[in-house]
Amino acid sequence: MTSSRLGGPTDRRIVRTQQLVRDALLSLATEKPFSEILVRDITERANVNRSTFYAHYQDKFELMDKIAEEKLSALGKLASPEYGLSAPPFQTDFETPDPYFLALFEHLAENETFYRIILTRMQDSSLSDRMLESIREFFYLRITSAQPSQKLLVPLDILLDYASSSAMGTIRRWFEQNRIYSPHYMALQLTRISELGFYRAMGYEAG
Amino acid sequence: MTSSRLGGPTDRRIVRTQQLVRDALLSLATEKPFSEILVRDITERANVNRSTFYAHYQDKFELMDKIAEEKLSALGKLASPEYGLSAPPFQTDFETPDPYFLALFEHLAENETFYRIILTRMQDSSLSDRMLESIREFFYLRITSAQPSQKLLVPLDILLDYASSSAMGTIRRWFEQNRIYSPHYMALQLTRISELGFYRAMGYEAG
DNA sequence: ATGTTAATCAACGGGTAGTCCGTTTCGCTA
DNA sequence: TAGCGAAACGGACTACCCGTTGATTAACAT
Repeated sequence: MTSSRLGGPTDRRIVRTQQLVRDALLSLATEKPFSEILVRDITERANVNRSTFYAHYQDKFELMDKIAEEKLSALGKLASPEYGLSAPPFQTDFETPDPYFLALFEHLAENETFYRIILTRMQDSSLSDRMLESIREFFYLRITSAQPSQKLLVPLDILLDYASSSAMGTIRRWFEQNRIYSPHYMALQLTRISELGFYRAMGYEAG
Repeated sequence: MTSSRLGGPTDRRIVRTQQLVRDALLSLATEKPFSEILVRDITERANVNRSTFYAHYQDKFELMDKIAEEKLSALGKLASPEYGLSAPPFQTDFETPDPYFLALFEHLAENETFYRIILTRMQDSSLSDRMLESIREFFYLRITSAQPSQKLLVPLDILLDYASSSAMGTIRRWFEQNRIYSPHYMALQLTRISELGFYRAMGYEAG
């Protein structure tokens, strides 16, 4: 028996190797683009033999996938009903952020290293696509769980693409600019634009 | 003398080779991800010797860059003053698309092959980043050329990130879904969300 | 203590990227 | 149209990285 009943390996050598390799990849990915990282680099930094790496993972992509699972599943949980984030706030004081945006940015800040890597270091978009899909899924749940009387003024798919990609884009920039704004501030700004619309937010008065 | 005064090569062999190689890359890129395309593939499809390729381009990335220059420069010109696209429409009938959005989607439709490649086939994001930057630049010009009385209700950088990334995201999806909507329709929907804000567009009445 | 399994070490084949150079073909121009 | 120069060809070569294998050593679990 080399693994406990709940999935995780129990042999200390395995735990040690996987941890070393994971840390090595994250460490390297903060220094240079993911595409330039060689399996050789990973194993050298981890002080692990290259063939040992291949005994655990097919390639660096599978390794990154494994690392990502944990984080992205936590991200998906932000959309769960028990979080009570389903409805936007609509406070007229313009100082109360949408609770989902707030929870989202706080989660991102708490896992900055990981998200910075997948958003700014990986040219392969599969992981950021999963992140986008998770955010899109949240808005889908919010819309479909709203009162049926509410009528969409724009097709659902376009609305979801718009909401999820605007969030992703501002998030990516937020990391690229080294998070000069706090999670609360970012959530508030996204809330304001969502309430006002882009034109009004930029100062135009709608006719 | 191997090139005319205005940059373009004049020797028919050069013109022929570059055209063959460009066409081959675009053709291959519609069939499989850019990362899987080998220089060997390109030269074989172009019926050109591999060493000839290296006489013209450093690698497939430089070749793609050269192809992109022409298209992306046309995209950037949509933001030029002479287009008169600077102000959003604000028709209350909700049937008049923002002229920039309309010009944008029409340009994309006219160059579908190219944009489909850089948005859905290339994992390297450098070209889509340039596209994003071009759209972002337009909104920057629109905002800064507006009346100074107009006061931003959200920081400029966040506003620009929001506007440009929401446009990019919906565009990418538009291609992924094989353009089931017309350019005019897409432009109109983006205009509506920009006027109403995301919350109202999804049916909520702002408090 | 012992059997089992992981990790190590060294080496190999396969494939692609670039480069190089001698030869051939082609196009411009006089 | 003849000939010069540039471009394209063909083939080979190095370098690098990948993924795998087999024999050996070390560490773990019981």
